[in-house]
Amino acid sequence: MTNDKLLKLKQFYAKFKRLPTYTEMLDLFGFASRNAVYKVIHKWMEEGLLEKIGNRIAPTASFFVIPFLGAIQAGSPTMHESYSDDFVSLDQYLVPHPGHTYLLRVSGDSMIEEGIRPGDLVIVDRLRQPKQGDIVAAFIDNEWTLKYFNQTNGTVFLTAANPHYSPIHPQQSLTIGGVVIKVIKEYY
Amino acid sequence: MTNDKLLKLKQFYAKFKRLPTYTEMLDLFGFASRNAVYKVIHKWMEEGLLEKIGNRIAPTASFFVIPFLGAIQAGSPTMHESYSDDFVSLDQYLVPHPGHTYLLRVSGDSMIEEGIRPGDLVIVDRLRQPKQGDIVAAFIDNEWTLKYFNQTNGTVFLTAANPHYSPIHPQQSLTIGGVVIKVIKEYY
DNA sequence: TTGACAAGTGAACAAGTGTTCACTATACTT
DNA sequence: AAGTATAGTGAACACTTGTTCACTTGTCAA
Repeated sequence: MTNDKLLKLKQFYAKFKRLPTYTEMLDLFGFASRNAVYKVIHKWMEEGLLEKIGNRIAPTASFFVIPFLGAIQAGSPTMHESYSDDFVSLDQYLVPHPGHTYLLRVSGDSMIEEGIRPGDLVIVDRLRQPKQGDIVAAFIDNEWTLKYFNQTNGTVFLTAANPHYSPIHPQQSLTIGGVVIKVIKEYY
Repeated sequence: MTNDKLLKLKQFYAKFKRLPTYTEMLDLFGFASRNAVYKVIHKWMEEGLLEKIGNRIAPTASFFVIPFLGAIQAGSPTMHESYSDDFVSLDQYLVPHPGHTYLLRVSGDSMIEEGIRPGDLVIVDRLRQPKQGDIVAAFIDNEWTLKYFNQTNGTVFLTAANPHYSPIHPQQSLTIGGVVIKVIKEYY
């Protein structure tokens, strides 16, 4: 099965963080001739899973795509790989503005009422203009913290979801890193 | 500066999804001799950023370490420096077992006590063996739902975080799609 | 039974691989 | 001023790389 080989290729990449050489694929796929590998690879290149950059093979975005199961209602999730639109690249999905998006590990409990706990990972978009009610990353007291963005009568102030914290009215300058667009909670 | 070269190496990896060859690093680092590259690479291997698997160089876990904005506490937050390091692949970070991982959009409110709300995105690992207390994706009543996995005296049953739902003791067969390893909450 | 076709074999090729060696230039310590 | 690390050069090495070519299977329809 070809999908069998593709799965092994992905597993190899996950383990060694690179594509295997043709010789390594001999063992991986169970071939005896490197030319058999050549043909498989070039078939995948035609399918858009791999591409040639310079004279070297590189995985494309669709190589990293993972299946999106939300739509499936019946049957068990059989993992046969068909590359349809039901596959998502997390990089592309989660980062709308590459180069203007960054990660922040939540340290305080100021947003615990929003379900954002210490240890969670936050994706912040610098390009997004903060609007009333947005969660923003602000640099306060030499630390990055998450607050609600508020704007009344042209005055900007920040509030926490946790009521134990009082609103922050910036004295002179307010450094806002960006708007929180996604929160990633890790269970492992 | 050495960090300059390391940054370029990481940028190369982010772009091409592999480490460059020594010859490519000549241009990348501005060296004239491949031996200069050899020495830099082996210095990084001693520092634990790279490692040798077989007779090939591979990035280690610390190579992929995410530059969090939270790390820069002292000094003024020069945004430029902080996010210029942001070359992390979320695909790699979030998906430990490519080909055995999938996404699921949360529809019910059975896990709202855990902070998992309808509309959230869940990353499910099929390879992970469910343990007591894990959140699993289970196929119940022709639907995928999230429940806590419980195991007492060899008997498996599922519970919801929301106390309005009663525990589910499977009559005959229990289809578990996998263990929830990450939850993505979307604010935009 | 024949012919076509996809899939794999095995040998050969030039070019590129990581590594080693001996050597040079520069900066820094004492 | 002399000595010593540190960083880079450049040529050579054995081996591996991706690719090409001609050839051999097994499968299946007509």
